[in-house]
Amino acid sequence: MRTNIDSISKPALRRMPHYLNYLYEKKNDGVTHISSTVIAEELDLNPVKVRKDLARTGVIGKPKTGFDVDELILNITELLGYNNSHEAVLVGVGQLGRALLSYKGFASYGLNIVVAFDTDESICNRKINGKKVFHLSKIKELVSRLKIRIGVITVPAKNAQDICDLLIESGVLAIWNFAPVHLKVPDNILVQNENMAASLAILSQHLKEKR
Amino acid sequence: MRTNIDSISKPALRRMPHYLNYLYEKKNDGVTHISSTVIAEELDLNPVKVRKDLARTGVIGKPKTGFDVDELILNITELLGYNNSHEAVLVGVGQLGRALLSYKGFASYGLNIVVAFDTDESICNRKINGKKVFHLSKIKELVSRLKIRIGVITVPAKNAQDICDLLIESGVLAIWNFAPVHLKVPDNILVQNENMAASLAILSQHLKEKR
DNA sequence: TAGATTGTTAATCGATTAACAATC
DNA sequence: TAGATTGTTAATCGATTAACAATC
Repeated sequence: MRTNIDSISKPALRRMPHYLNYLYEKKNDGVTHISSTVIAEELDLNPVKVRKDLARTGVIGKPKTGFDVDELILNITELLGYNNSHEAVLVGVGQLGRALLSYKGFASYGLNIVVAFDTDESICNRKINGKKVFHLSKIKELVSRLKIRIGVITVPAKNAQDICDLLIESGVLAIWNFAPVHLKVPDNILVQNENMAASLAILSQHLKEKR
Repeated sequence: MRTNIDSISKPALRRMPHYLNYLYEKKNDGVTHISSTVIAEELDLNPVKVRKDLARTGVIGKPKTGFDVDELILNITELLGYNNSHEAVLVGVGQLGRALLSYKGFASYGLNIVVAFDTDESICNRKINGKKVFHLSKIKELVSRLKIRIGVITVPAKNAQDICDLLIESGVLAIWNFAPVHLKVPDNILVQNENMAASLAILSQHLKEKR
């Protein structure tokens, strides 16, 4: 693997979508230029942090003027890969799986779930939000033929590792995992855990500190 | 507010649910004692980190033996507040809102969404997973009467700040925000953002580094 | 010009990891 | 006992923030 010397830090990367949302809002209001100071204030961030993040997008700010909004939008969109859409498959068409399949918003994040899989025959061969649900037995064939690189796991915890293995075997390189289990994967595969329990832990802790 | 000198760190707190899942698995396999070394290995963590985290639960390990599984489960459950369930309201009964309302798993995380709100009359006064949907105009009355402290926001981005203000006005102390906007709140209110776009950014970056 | 704002270097902070003595 | 494992202190690391010169 390439060492990627100036790879962007994970926290910085996670902030990028926030900047993008904010910049779209501003653009909508007719704003053409904006300073890191203002962005920092409105998003509750440190201004130096914002400047360093924006530097990572390649946009150069002008003293007194700030940054060109359109340029920032363009470069962050590029940085986040929202242009070249990624196709993905989803496994596990339960409540959550259905919700994700139906969600229209992913398109603007460069994610396109093209097909889904489940073992429940009664769901198979139906369409949800225009996306066909196949029987799990078809997964290897379809994923490799369509050259899919992202797998979304929305199966129960106990099945998640098996599905994960299956996805990797089929050629998937990145996994978005909604099951509350730690998945074992080879070094070159990325697992991004969507961690509702962790979020709730923080909420709960906050309330505990209240009284 | 109390200064809370030995408040647990956020990263450590986020790891707790992972330990808990893992420990339940082990308990299920009949394991009664487990070492930090083994946990670390299986969850891809540093063993010292695990020991420090476990120390925070108050459980004392025994050299050569490790930690008592049941004791850990008990203390982490307590630490995460999974016992004393928190009641919550949800605002915005769209696809995502419905999925969250229908999800049975939150109960075991100590979260109990008791009612939902929407402005769409055609959804109001119906029930989803046994939870009644009320018109938004009822929110203040209900939240304060039921003494709800958590609000879940699943409305479109453009309405999120208004809903947030409304929730806080009604007495909510913590907000779980699924809308892709930065919410402005007073210091004493916690916002926990559930940040799908950020997760996707990391996935996308990984794939970009691939080729 | 004066002053706001940028971009960069240095200091700080918090979390992780390494080293190691204590203990069962 | 010997050796695995704990718990703690010290070193490292990465990210954030402070300080400040450069610039429009």
